[in-house]
Amino acid sequence: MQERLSENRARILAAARQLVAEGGFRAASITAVARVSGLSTGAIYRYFPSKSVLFVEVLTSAVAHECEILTAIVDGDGSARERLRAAVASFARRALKGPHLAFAFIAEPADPDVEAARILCRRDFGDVFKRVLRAGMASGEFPKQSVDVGAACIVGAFTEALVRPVEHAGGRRSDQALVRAIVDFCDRAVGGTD
Amino acid sequence: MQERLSENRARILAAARQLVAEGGFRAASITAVARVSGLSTGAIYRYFPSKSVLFVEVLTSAVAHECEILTAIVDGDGSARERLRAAVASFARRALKGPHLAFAFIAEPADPDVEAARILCRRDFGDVFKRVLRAGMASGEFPKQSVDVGAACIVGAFTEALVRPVEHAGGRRSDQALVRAIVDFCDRAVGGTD
DNA sequence: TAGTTTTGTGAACGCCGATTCACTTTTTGG
DNA sequence: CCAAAAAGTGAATCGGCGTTCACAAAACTA
Repeated sequence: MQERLSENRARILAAARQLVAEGGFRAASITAVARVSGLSTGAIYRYFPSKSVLFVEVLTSAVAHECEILTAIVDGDGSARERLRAAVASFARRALKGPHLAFAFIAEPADPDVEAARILCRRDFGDVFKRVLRAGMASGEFPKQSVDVGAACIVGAFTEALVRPVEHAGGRRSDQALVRAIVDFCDRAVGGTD
Repeated sequence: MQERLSENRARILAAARQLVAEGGFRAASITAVARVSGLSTGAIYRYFPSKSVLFVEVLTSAVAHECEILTAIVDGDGSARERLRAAVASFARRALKGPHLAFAFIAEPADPDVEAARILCRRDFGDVFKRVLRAGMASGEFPKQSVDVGAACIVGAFTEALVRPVEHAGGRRSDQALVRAIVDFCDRAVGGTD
């Protein structure tokens, strides 16, 4: 059945995503993917020619999904400042649900093929934020600034701020307060005024 | 000769640091360290009981050095805002000289022992920035804000902004302009006023 | 239903890198 | 100058992991 095949393919991708989310790329061996997906190692290779290809797809599909969400916010209504705040808040909230995943996708080094794919993904993330920055500068809401550096700094700022709490699992402040603080930081950083 | 021994030990540490700086932890195998340091693999184990221990020392000593430099700036003279700008600029300039090193030390995942050491190192970095933030808030230069999140965001912002240019080696803007843009971003982010 | 093709299995293979160890070279102490 | 100890060597070992393959089960086709 065709249905069974595409279901298996999806199951493999889901297993790989889950493993990355739980323990980063290091924890995502083919053996582990096989175990979690309920297939044998050999079967994985019926669906993906190599580990690299599998994880490039895991990465790009997840990032594409996030980018769609961000794009909808950034291209929506409201002032540039409001849209930026909403985009950062949305990303941060989603990242908090799967922190390792977000980190792995944004920063964790992997084999060169995955690395190459991530460069493209990062650029995509950056482009979304660059768009709001340009809009805000055009409308006079934001002062003149480097959009390249600004976008990179925004991504870096909330990545780091989100990763930190993961590492010392104890003493977690409320997620809501954390998101709020990050949004405020980014908001001030771009120099927004009403 | 005692001198020879400590010289060898230093040579091993230097070789390991150099390899991480050039290609991240992935490129720093014991074999490579042996080759660069001019010793045999076996000799490495006369000085360090395991690879983990070696790289924990590489990490902590380098970070301690950076922290000393930052601390000197942060505890120096001038307004909180000036000190923050100087600290960020100094860190960014130094990181640009060995971008892989900075990235590896701040973000690159490694084995659990190194990972544990890095958590401590990050906290040290954060503490330095927290100190300026508190000073600025106390003097009224900075508005009320979360120092934990602020410090993390600052570290994250310039890390990401510095890492990005490494990845697409072509089209590098001038380092000076990059440092300037990052400093301005962080400056606005903490809401500094004269 | 018999034959063929597709899908699934998991043990085996090959590679790579950390660690060890039998051995050689150098240093130390008398 | 000569044991004994320390330092250094690098090939062999060992474990883990990606990948392959000979074979089994299942699904189509006529």
